[in-house]
Amino acid sequence: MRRVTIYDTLSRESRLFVPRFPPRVGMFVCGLTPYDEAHIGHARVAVVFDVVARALARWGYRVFYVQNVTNIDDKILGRAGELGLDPFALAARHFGEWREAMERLGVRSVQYYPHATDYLPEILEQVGQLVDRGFAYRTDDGSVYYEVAKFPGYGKLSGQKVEALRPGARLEIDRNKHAPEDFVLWKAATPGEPSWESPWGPGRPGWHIEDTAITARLLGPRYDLHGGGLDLKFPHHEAEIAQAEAATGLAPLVNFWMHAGLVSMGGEKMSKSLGNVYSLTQALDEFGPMVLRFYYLNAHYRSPLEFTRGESLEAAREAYARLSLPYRRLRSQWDQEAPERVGEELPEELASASADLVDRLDETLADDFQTREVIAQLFVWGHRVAEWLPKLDRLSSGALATLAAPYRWVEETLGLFEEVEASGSSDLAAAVGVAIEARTRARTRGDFAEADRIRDALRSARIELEDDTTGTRWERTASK
RNA sequence: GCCAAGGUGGCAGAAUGGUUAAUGCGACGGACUGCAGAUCCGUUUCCUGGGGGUUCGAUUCCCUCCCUUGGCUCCA
Repeated sequence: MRRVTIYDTLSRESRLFVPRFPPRVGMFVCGLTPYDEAHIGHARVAVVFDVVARALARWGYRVFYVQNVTNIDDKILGRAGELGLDPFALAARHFGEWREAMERLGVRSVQYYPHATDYLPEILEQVGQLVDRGFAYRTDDGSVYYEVAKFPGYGKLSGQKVEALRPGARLEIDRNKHAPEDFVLWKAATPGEPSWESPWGPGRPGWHIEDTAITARLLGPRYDLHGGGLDLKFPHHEAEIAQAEAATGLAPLVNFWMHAGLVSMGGEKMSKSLGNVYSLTQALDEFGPMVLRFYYLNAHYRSPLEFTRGESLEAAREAYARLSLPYRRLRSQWDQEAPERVGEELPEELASASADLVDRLDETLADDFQTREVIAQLFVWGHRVAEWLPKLDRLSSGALATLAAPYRWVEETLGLFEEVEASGSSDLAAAVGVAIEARTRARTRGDFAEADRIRDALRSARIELEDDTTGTRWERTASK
């Protein structure tokens, strides 16, 4: 297992990552509340932690990665009410869209998506523990609140002091609560809304409780890694610590807290309530999943990312196209050929440079997941590969593998290049080959009108031609 | 007001107590081309918010101020 350092938001320092029970790693990331379409801010978190999980797995850790789905809460109920839909059907629909988007983006490291409503027994058990241990109280209306004053560590994650919260603008005024900062664990049922039976009366879970009930069940009372968007740090993650540590008496709940930077648009956080959103589906349709993935990983995960319509993803598309080009060429070579191929070998120096680079990529990523730096190093490698591109067809399969090694590393670990497919020897390749020959003959006899007609026809079939000194190549245009 | 994260070239965005402060986008020039595009090569030596301090040396460490963003019980 590789030595990995991770910046922990609780201690505010980078620390050596040591799981409680190596090589196993328990990892939890706050998922979404599927009441509406996801936007590109949500997907950033998903991609970032997908890379974390992929990398840890690559380095020999056995990661159990869980991401919850809040399928019951105020927003879902509110939206379902507006639309006249069943709240669970609404949640299921948007979660289905999310899974589809994740599949397109190559986010496949999440092993389990627990739904809040499947964990009612665990939720009730934890609320009960908190009541029994004196950290929570029932109010007359049948709700149960967490009494923040009873938990001295409250505020340690976000640096907030409880007294400082009191003048806060949005503390809800509720006579039932002992103190304004107390938060709801179990919310008494409202007529006409879904509810579950409990020792305190019918109701539904509060916002924070599902996460700790789920992790207590799946990952144990203490676990290794908890991630989420920066906007969840307070109050949500603070509440998770208070709930779990008070319920079990064991601390710390989590060894490493990771928070991903937010995506902003027009200088403000992208958020549905502000209306400055760019939908995930739209981004995927317009630019393709790999461009979006590249866009996210081209920044450090903790940095804020300012999204500019008409610029950000266009720039990412250009950069990604250039980054992936040498790999596309390499792939087109070895898939057309038999597994082993005799040919020219690379200079010793280049072969060892390839191996060194792969080592360096691991090292770079293991230092708090510096994906941007990994990409920068791959761009530099691309310049070295470039001089070999015109003579790829003369290289041995071993030489090709050497040139491709850093790309394969990035493909496996960052999940880029997934759309890169070999041209292959399919019927399509044969048909395109015939067309290219016809065009070449037309060009040779100076019939450029005919040559351009063929090029345009192929283009409309999403086949792009490129002429260079060695002849004409073709590629399928990225599917949308 | 309190808490947190930031401020680096035209833009995006890294890194580091020490030779020319990555990389990419864009721009410009060149090669290649029937043309276009793509690609390749080169240039874009005058970019680290202001002011103090520590140091032989600060963009990096410390103090302070300014500004931006996020949070202050809906949020990824």
